[in-house]
Formats: sequence, structure tokens, C-alpha cells
Amino acid sequence: MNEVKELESELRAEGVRITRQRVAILSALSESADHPTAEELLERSRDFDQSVSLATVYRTLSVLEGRGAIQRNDFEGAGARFELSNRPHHDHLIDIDTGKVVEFRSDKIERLQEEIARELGYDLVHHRMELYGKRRSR
Amino acid sequence: MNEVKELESELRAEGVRITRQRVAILSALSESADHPTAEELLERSRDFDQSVSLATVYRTLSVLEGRGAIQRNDFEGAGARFELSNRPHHDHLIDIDTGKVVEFRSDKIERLQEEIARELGYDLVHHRMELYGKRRSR
DNA sequence: ATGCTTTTGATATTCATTCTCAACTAGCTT
DNA sequence: AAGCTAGTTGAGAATGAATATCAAAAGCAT
Repeated sequence: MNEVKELESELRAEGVRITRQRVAILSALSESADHPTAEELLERSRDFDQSVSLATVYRTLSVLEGRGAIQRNDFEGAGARFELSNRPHHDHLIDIDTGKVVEFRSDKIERLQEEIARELGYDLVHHRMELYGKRRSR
Repeated sequence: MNEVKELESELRAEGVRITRQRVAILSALSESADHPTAEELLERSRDFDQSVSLATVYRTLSVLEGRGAIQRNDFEGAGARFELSNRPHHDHLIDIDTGKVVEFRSDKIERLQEEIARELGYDLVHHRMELYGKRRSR
């Protein structure tokens, strides 16, 4: 039911200590439907726990990424953006003018990527695919 | 015939001044079949002109990128890597263990990307697609 | 509650990239 | 060939995101 609680117990089961700060950061991630930066997550986390610091945001994000709990997106331009990875996989289209991020998913492309990697003699571990576009005027 | 000369005249035609340093950097890019970093390009450029500095490498790369003459690749991990864009378009597969970069091309994927962008109401300006894989043991 | 280990906040540090600015030079003009 | 002027350069300072440092604070197994 409660996504944050679920994440907590998953992490706890893996031996990760659940601190006030980490709960706050998980909560911030959980209530974020967009792709916040570390700074943005700091602010949002502080709504749950005043004491969170930027260093801890970065450290926690590293831990979470290492556990596969979040995904780090390095879009062109500014700093990294994060999102929980317990949601369906998708890729991103970035609006060049506004910076808006649109999620999409194409099974065909996913399949082709696997295929290509295999043909080249590799096992696909992960991939990055970003489309950069301009809103169609019309 | 001479790739560097060709690039020079293209740039000159667009009003870009051709300096000793820029010729050196173009030469370094021209003889690079891999994807060098800015630091690597600095070294290689100095084989053509001792006086090239790192600042100028970065500045020239910016100019070239702005003109579409080179492509900047921000692979995961370290700094940006560059390559001349007067060669056939391709995407990259990065060997997670060795860092080796393999080029590939898939018209199907290219087509699908256009299609997806259009469906979302965008004109595709450019895209990034990188596969990260492990060499198949077999 | 105790004790050991991990985590934290604040700040310093790193590293790639960009900026600053006086000196230099490409390329047009004569 | 010499002059002119705006664009370019080298060296080093500055920036900004992300990481490291370290003493103090806090998980959590006992």
C-alpha cells in the first residue's frame, strides 16, 4: 500500500540502514511524478525532515542507484535527474525549448536493442535512449 | 582529397577564422578513428602545433559542434568524447568492462525514433542512444 | 540501555568545462 | 607589404555538480 514503507523494508532486507533522512528522501522520490534533480530532491525531502543535507541526498541517491531502486538520468545540459525504478520501464523525449520530459515506451525498440547487442557479441546490461525534439508547431 | 582542407574551407565559408590551432585540432580529429576526450585531443593536436592549449581545444570543439562539424558524446562515467560528424551516422555500444566503444547503425531504430517523436507531437531534432553491455563469454 | 558500526552535516575538495583578459593574429583593406 | 580591427589565444582563475573528509550523531543487534 504505502510505497515508502515497501521501499524501506526492501532496503532493510538488504542490510541498508533506514535513517530519518533516507525516509525523507524516499518519501520525496515517492511523491515525485517528474524527474527531479538532486537539489530539487533536497528541497522536497526537507518537507519531510528539515535536517536533510545535500551531501546526504547525493549519498543516498548513490546507495539507491546501487541497489537498483532508482534510475539516474543524465540528460543533456544540466545535472542528473532521478526517478524511482519500481515503475514500468520507459525512455525519454526532451523538449528542446522547454526542457519538458515526456516518457514513452517502445517494445519494438527494446527488442531491437537486445538484438543489436547480441549481434555485436554483447549481453545488453542497460541502455540510454533519449529523443530531443521541438514541439510540432501546427 | 584532404579532409582537413575540406573542413577548413567549409568553415571558412561560414565565416570561421582558420587559425594554426584550429588546423591542428581539425588534423587531430581527422586522424582519430576512435572517440577521443578533450585531453586526448590536446595531446594529438600538439603533434601538429605545439602551442595549442586546453582552453582552445574546448573552445574550438564548441565552435565545431555549433557548426555541426563534430559530435559530442557524453557516455556514462568520464568526460565527453568527440568525433567528426562527416562520417555516416551511427550509435554506440560501450563495453562496460573495458570502456571500448563499438559503433553500429540500425535504420529500423532510426525510423522508429522518428515515428515515436511524431506520435508524441514533436519533430525529432537529434537523439542519443547508447547500449551498455558485457562481452558475451561463450 | 549498551556498544559497535554506519550515517550525517558542514565544509573542503575534485574534476571537467567555462570564463577572464591582455597579448596576438587572421584576413580584409589599401 | 603594411595597417586595421574584430576575433582568437594561453594561462590561470572561476564555476558547478558531485564526492570526500571527519568528528558528532544515530541505527540496530544484543
